[in-house]
Amino acid sequence: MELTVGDAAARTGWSARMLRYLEEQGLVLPRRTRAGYRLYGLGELNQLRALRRLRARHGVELSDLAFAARLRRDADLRAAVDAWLAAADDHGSWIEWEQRKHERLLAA
Amino acid sequence: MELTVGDAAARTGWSARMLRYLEEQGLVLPRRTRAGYRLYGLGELNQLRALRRLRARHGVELSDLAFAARLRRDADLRAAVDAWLAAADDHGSWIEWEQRKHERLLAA
DNA sequence: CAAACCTTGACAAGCTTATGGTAATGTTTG
DNA sequence: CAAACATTACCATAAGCTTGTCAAGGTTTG
Repeated sequence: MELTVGDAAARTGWSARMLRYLEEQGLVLPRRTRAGYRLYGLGELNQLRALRRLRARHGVELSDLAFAARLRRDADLRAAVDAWLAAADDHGSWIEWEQRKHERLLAA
Repeated sequence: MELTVGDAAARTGWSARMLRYLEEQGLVLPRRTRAGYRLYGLGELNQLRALRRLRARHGVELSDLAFAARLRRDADLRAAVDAWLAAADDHGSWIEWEQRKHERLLAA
């Protein structure tokens, strides 16, 4: 039950082109047959469907997810980012800023 | 010891334009004088300098940081992203993929 | 009051992301 | 073997991000 790129595309709502792109971005990595054909198993199919939901429901961009992945592997980076955010939290009250952002959106 | 936007820019290596942009993105939020002038204190100045280091040393984009901030506040989103990444980790061996990416870069 | 700041809002250039297409070529299968 | 797939490598485009600049107007201060 391993699908080739076209079939995997058909069953997940992505295009074959995008499946190749997602691999290039390191987000969904199918194994390959000896001849080089991509093979998508159950795990990958679920990843692909979940990815669409993430985008649709939470407005997460592919680059965002790629960055989150990077954060998870690179402890050094994670520490730096966390430190920055902690300092920012400490400081600015983005709560009211968020309020204003909301108002800006309503005005549009 | 609170600086107006031009001075803060001069001392942090950003342009005044970018300081306004960073505020718009919710990354560095100065307080305001009654007349609406931005005021940057020590905390903000440090944030600004740290932000430049993050970009220079780790190649972090502003949008990446904005997303990380979003992750930190929105527990729902964080759970969704974490779940996705965990499944992905479980699965694909991005280690060798990372290897290939590296090779691609060397070839350029 | 005039110079030198600041404000917001808009337009624009250059770069990146996300996506589609095409071409040349290799693989699988009826 | 021929049809229907797949591969990589490009080129193209639309949308978004980053940054600069300009205009019309408000504020501060010598």
